[in-house]
Amino acid sequence: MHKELPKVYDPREVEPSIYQMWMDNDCFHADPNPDKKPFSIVMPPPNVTGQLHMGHAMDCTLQDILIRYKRMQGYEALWLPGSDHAGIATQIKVEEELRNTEGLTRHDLGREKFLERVWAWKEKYGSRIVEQQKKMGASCDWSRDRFTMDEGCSRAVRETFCELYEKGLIYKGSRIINWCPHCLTALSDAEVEYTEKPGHLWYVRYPLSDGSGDIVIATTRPETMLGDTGVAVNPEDEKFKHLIGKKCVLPLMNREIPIVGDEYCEIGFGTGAVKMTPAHDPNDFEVGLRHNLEVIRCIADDGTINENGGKYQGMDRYECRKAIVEDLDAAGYLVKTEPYSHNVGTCYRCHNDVEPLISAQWFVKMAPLAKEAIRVVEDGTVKFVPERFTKTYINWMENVHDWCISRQLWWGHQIPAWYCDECGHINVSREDPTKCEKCGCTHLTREEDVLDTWFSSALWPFSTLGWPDLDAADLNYWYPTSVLVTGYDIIFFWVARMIFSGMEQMKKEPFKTVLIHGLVRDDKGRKMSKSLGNGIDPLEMAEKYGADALRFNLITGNSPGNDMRFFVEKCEAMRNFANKIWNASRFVMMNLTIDKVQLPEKLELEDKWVLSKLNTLIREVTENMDAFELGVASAKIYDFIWDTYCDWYIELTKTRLNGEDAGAKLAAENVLCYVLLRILELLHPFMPFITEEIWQALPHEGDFLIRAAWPTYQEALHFPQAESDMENVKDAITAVRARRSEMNVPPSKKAQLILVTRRPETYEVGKHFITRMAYASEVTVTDKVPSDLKGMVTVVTHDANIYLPLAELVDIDAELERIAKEKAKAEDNLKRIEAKLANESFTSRAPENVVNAEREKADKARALIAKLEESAAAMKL
RNA sequence: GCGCGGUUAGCUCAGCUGGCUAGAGCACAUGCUUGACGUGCAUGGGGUCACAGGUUCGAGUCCUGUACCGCGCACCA
Repeated sequence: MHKELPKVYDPREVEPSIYQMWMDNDCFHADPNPDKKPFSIVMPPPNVTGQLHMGHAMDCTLQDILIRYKRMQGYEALWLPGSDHAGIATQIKVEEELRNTEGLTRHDLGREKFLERVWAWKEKYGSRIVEQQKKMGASCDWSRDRFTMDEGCSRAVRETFCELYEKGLIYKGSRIINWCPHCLTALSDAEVEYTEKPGHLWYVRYPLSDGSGDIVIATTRPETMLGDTGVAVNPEDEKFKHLIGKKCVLPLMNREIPIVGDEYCEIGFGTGAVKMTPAHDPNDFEVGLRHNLEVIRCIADDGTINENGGKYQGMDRYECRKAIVEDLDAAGYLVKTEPYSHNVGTCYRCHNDVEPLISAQWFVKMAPLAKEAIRVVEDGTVKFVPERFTKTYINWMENVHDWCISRQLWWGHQIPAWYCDECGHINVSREDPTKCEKCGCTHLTREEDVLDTWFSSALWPFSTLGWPDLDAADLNYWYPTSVLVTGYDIIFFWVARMIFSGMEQMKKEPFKTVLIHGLVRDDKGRKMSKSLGNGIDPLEMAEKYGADALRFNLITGNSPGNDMRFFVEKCEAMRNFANKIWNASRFVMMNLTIDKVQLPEKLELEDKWVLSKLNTLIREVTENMDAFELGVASAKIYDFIWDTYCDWYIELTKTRLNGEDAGAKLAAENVLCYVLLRILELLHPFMPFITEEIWQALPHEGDFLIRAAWPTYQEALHFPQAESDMENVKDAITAVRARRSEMNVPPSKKAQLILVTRRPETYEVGKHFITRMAYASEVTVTDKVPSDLKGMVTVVTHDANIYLPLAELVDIDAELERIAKEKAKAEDNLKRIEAKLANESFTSRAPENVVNAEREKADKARALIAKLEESAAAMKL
C-alpha cells in the first residue's frame, strides 16, 4: 500500500510539491469567522527591492511557527504578508540602474517618468522576495498581499496625515535636521547612526574687535566657522565673563561677531569658549535663538561650501576643512591641534557622514503621541517578549524629539500639501484641492517632498486590514493583531511608531505582544553584511539542507531577543534530524498493515511508557509555545523523537513486530503510528514540509497536517507506574551495555544474564527487552542471589543486581575494587541527601513534593548501596 | 554619562517563577556490516556555572559590588 521510500530524505524533491499542494488547497487562507477565535500577525514588510537574508529567514520562521501552531489550535489564524516601498533604498537602486544603463539622472527624466521606472522595477522584482518566503514555507494568506504604496495604504497615509495636521500634530518648520549629502534628503533622528571616529580638536584664536586681545575657541569642525555668528562663554566663567557683550572678528571671513554668555558652555571644557554656528549645529541653533544670533548656512545640500563661504565656495566640506586649517595656520590663528575622537553621525542607508543643517521640513509633534504610547506599554496592554525591551522602548519614547517626516525624494507618498502661490497658505486635504481655502486663488503648487517610508509602515497593522474604512470586516475581526515579530534593531523605527499610530488612529493598541528576536551573526559573531561579504544565503542553505533544517537551526537552542551565530554544521545536524524522522517513519510504514489508527485496549509496558512520556511532552511543549519559548519547545520535541521514540520505543516494538503473535503486532503498529502522528503534529510548525509529507503517507483523518488539531494532554494516558517500571528495565539495559563496553565485549558475544531484584514480577514483562538489547543469550529474573558467583561480572542498578558469567574476562579482585568504588560514590551521594533530610528546617520549610523527591532519592541510593554490598558479599563466597 | 545584555564542557549555546548529583549539538575517544537510518547505533572522557560578598533550609538561577566582553541611547565644542 505504500510506495518504496528512499533511504535518504531529499527535501529538494519534497518541499516544492508540498508547498504547491497547500497553495492549491487554499490552506493559508483566512476569513473572519465568528465561530472561531481570531489570531493575527502582520508581517514586517520587507523592502520590495530586497532579497531574503538570514534575518528575514529567522523572522519568517518565527511567525510561521506561531501561525501554524495557532491554526492547529483552532484559531482563525491570519498571517498577512506584504512589502515596503522603501523610499531611499529603492530610489537609489533605480537611479543607479538608470545611470549605469543610460547614463541619466532622475532629473533628466523628470518626476513622472522616473516614477514610472520605479513602478516598473517594483513589478519586476517585487515578487522575488515573495517566492523566497514561499521557499521557507511561509504560510501567509497571499491573497491579502499588500504594498505600502498600494491604493489602500496610500489612502490610510493621506487620512492619517490630514488628521494629524488638523489636530496640530503635524507642522512645517525650519529646524536643524540631519541631512544626508549623498542621498540628498533629510533624515529622522532614528535614521542616523553614530560611530566613534578619530579626529582632531583645533584651537583657534579669534581676535577681539577692540584689539584688547583675543579669545581662543576649540572645534572639531573648523569648516563650519564660515557660518559662525557668535562665540559663547559661560556667564559664570571668571576667565571670560568680562568679554560678554564685546565682539570679536571671525578669522578668514573678517566678520564681526558677538560674544554671548550662555549656560550651554561648560566651564573648563576645551578652552571654555565655543564658536556658534546656528545653521549647522542643533545646540548652537538653540543658543542662537536665545541670543538672537544670525543664522548663516555655509554648506550646501550636496556637502560643498555654498556662496556664503567666500573663497571656499564649491569645495567639498572635508576638502574645505583642510584648506581652512592650513589658512588659519598660515595666518597665525591656529593655536594648537590635538588628536580627538568623537562621534560622527552617518546615514543608515549609505553610511556617509550626515550634515546637521537648518532646513524647512515637516514634523510630527511627538510629546502628545508619546504619552499614550508609553501608557499602553507601562500598563501591560502591549507586552514585550522578552520583557527587558520594555525599558528600551519606554526610555526612547520618553526622550523622543519631533519626528522629521519629509524626505526630498520622489519615490514615496507625496505630502498632500499645496502652497498658495498668492497668499502662501498651506492647504492640506484629503482630496486634491483646486483653489486655496484661504484666498480662493487657483494657483496652487504641490509640496514636492514625500513622506518618510516609516510613516506608512507605522500604519501597517490597520491599513492592511482595511482602515480608514471603519466597517472593514477584517479590521473588526483581527484588529488589534495578536503578535508582532521583529528584531530589536527595529523597535524605534517601527514598533514604537506603530504603537503611537495605533493609539492615535484606532484608539487601540496595534498588537498584544511584541516578540523580539536578535540578529543572526556569522560563525565568528560578526554582523552579516554585504561589505564584509560574510553573509550566508538562507536560500542556499535551504536548497542544500532543506528549509525544514534551516528553520530548525534558526529556532533551536537560542532564546528570545538574543543574537545567534550561524553555523553551517548546525544545519547539517538538523538535516540529519530530518533524515532520522524520515527513516523512523519509513520503519513504521514498512511494518504497517493498518489503514486506521486506534490505540489497543491492552497496552503493554512499553506502550504505556511511551504514551505517558508523550503526554508529558505535549503538555510541556504547549506551555512553552504559549510562553514564546520556541527554542525550548523545539529542543524537547527533538529529544523526544530521537531518544524516546527512535532509540528506545522503536527498538522496543521490534519484538512484537517480528514475532508470531498477530494481535501483538497489530497493537504495536497502532501505538507506533499513534505516537508518530502526535510527533508530526507537534513538529509541524517547526518543520512543516517533512511532517506533512510523512503524514500524507500515514493512516490519518482529515486532509492535511497543516489543518490537523494540535494534540492535547490526555488524562487517560498517564501511566506513572509503567513509566517507572520501564525506566528500571532501561536502567538494567544501559548498565549492562556500559559494563560490556568498558570490558570490550562485542555485541556479538552473547552472555547469560541473571537479574536479582526484590520485585521480580516488575521485570517479567520487560525481560525480553533485556535479552535483546543487553545482548544476552538468556535472562533469568529472580529474587534469590545465585549460590555460585565465581567468574561473574556484576552490574548494579538501584533496583537490581545483574550477573553476567563472562569467566574469561573476570578478575575477581578488580571486580571487587570496582564495586567498592561505586559504593563509595553512592555513599557520598546518600550522605549528602541524608544531611539535607536531617536538616529540620529543610523538611519543615521546603515544599512537600521536594522533600518527598529527596526521600525517594535517598531510598534509591540506599537500595543501590545494598545491591552493591550484596554483590560484593556474594562474590567473596 | 544613562541604560541593557553576556561571562555555564574544546567550540556554540539551553537551563522559564531558586530544589541540579548542571544539559544539548558539534568536536573528541573506543567499539559496532544490531535487515528504519553510518546523515546511523552503543559506550565514554570533559564544567569549583567570571570573581567577591549577601538573602535562603537550599543559589547556575534572587540581591549588592568587582572585572572583562558586547549592544543601545545621550553627548562637551
